[in-house]
Amino acid sequence: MERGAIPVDEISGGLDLYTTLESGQSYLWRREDERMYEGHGPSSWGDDPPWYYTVVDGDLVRVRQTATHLEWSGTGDVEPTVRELLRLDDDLDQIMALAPDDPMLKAAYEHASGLRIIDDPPFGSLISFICSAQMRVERIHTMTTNIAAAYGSTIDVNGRTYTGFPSPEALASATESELRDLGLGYRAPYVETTAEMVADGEAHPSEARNMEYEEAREYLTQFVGVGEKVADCVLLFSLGHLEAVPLDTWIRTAIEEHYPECDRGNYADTSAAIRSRFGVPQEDAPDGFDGGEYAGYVQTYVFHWLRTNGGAPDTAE
DNA sequence: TTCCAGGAAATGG
DNA sequence: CCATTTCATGGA
Repeated sequence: MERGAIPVDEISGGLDLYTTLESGQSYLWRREDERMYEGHGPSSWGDDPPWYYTVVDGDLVRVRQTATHLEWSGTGDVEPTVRELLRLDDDLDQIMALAPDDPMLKAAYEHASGLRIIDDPPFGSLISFICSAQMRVERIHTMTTNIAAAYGSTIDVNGRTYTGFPSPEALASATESELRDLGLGYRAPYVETTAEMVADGEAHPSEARNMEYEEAREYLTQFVGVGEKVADCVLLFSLGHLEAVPLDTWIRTAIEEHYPECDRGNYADTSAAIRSRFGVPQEDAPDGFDGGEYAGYVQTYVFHWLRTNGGAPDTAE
């Protein structure tokens, strides 16, 4: 098993691995102490933080964050994979410095410094967010864990067994009844049909990576159980479309309270308005930045701030 | 008990 | 085209 470490101070904008992996954007990583989403964060870890792992293309990828380093280990070409999955090349400070000057956005960013958008494998991300409909993040993680346990493939490394998210073919073998038994509820037939669509080669979410944003969102909605919101989540957290701003219940509340002028009555127009509101102002964009390009990053900080601190008094307002 | 959660599909106008 | 209803499920 390869291993190594990246100094956190060499990562532009820093890293908060715990928040990045336990803020409800990825459901494909697991914590080896099995205490994910139980609220046991870095403050209780001392000098022995838990490892997180995921399986990508049959290779094991493990990471954990100490006081000074991002430690990694696994099989295959691990370090480049870690850099891609955790988007370590995103310059968080530059992205947020270019975001609109807004007290809530500033508070949201400072509340979760080092939170990075994830770059998950497309199929697992697609199924995860189909499961996410009307579910709390803790339960979405339970659902994807159940799916992996029932249909995923395992690999053994150094005497330990690791379970990966199933391939489209493996998941397509599941029946609706079996998926309901995993706690998917009415999402079971959505997952069943979408897995079959991908397994049969009818379409694949990765096709949307290199499409223009609006076309990519439309492409993803052909999958059963995927509307505009779920499509935006997959685009943002898996396909590199950092301009996507998923409109969930939390963000809709924020729009209602802070940006009522962005509520245009329907998803597409409201999404475009808040994307423009959260994005880099066109006239201020230096080379490499293009308008709303990073609006999804701003959205992710706001989502996390509202979900974890929204009820508590804060310096923003 | 009632309400709610990173909504989507089916139905009705 | 837009508005309403239905769909599971566990936790607060």
